[in-house]
Amino acid sequence: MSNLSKPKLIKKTMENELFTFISKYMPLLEEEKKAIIDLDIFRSYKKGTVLLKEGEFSRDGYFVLKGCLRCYYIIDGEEKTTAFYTESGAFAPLCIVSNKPSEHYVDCVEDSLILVSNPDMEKEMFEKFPRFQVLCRLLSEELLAKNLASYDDFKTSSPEQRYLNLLEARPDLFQRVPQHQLASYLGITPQSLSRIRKRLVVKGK
Amino acid sequence: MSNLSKPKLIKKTMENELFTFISKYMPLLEEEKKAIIDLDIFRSYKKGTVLLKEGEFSRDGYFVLKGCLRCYYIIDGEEKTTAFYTESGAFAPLCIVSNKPSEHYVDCVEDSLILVSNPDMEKEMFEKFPRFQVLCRLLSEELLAKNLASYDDFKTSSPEQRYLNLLEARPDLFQRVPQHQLASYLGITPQSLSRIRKRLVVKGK
DNA sequence: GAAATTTATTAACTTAAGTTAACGAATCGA
DNA sequence: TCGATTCGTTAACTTAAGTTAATAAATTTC
Repeated sequence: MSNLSKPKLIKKTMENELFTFISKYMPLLEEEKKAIIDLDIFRSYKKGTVLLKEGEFSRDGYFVLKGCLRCYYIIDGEEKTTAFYTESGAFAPLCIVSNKPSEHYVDCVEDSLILVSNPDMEKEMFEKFPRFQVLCRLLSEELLAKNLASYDDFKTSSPEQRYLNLLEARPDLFQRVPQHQLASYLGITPQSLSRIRKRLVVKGK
Repeated sequence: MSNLSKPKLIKKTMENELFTFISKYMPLLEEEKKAIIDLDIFRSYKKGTVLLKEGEFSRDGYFVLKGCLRCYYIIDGEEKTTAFYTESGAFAPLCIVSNKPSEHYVDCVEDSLILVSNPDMEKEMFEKFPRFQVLCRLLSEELLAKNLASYDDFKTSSPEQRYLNLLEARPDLFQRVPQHQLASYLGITPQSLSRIRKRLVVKGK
């Protein structure tokens, strides 16, 4: 019997995972933990589920507890993957801030357990526990800094270097994600990724 | 007599520019404006001034009131430009969050007027005016969303498309920044940028 | 204001990614 | 389980970016 089919046990495990993550930023009071649990924000999705489509308005923010989410665009009929979010990965689609319909899709690469938040419940939590504002600011600043660094890496690297960087930084993705999605994520075609791998084998890497 | 040499007048103008920017997020009380002014955070730098070097620790955050800042790396002796910040552009180097020495440089592309903040004065402001926490969270969330979108654009575009995108999104940069820095920013060599421009003229664009 | 340096362009050549197509393997769906 | 689709790789060819080098123009420096 898979873990995903034991709802109560899973829920406890996921809650603990979330609290462990948050505790890196600030220790939580029992009262605060309870308030989080009461929000009932854990969602379970099957592999392939599309959480957000181009043209839709969404106010949902995502925090991945287990599994893998993917962001992608469809440009000239082609999927262009721009991000993978795995355990402890957090993100909010641009449309929340811009208040425009989404330009990208979000789907599940694997069966996933996701914390889904929205501005209303954030507001509620900020009012009840002002410390949450601090948590969200720190988290958002950290995500921004990391994203800037990752963008810089991408800009200053060749496709081959980007492949090696990714292998180093997120080796798990190569076990979890189809090659053609990884190729797209690296900004190249699947054929190019095949060639790069071959080239590196010849070079003995 | 240039504006930069009339300190008092400039200071007033810059303060107003800052307050206009902030008012898009929340109206400020006079008391709050005064507290900001009292922090004495406006700095003026000459073109070419290097604000941050590789290997240095910095706790400074920047908000550009006038002028242009550039972030760049030196990789194998080559400058790789990854960002330009112009009027109302804000950023904090990764080293604040990571607590590691900076991997990049920051310099002034033009004579610039910059608001320079640091975590200590932020903390002071957060304590005096808790609303500042909200402002910083909103700002940081917006910057994150914009940066994600910009990263997505870069990943899903060819060098030629990126050039056209930049021409559309930030035409002023082409008047303010040397071509070879723009080329680097676009992830290509100056020679390639020259070729792209030529190609587009032939195509009649 | 002359010399030195930096910048932008062009050209010839090299390298690597994109494109199109083919094919076997793996996966999916009924 | 079988047929259809998707996936990953390879190959041949095209396209465009990188590299090296030369040169003229612009800018900086003294």
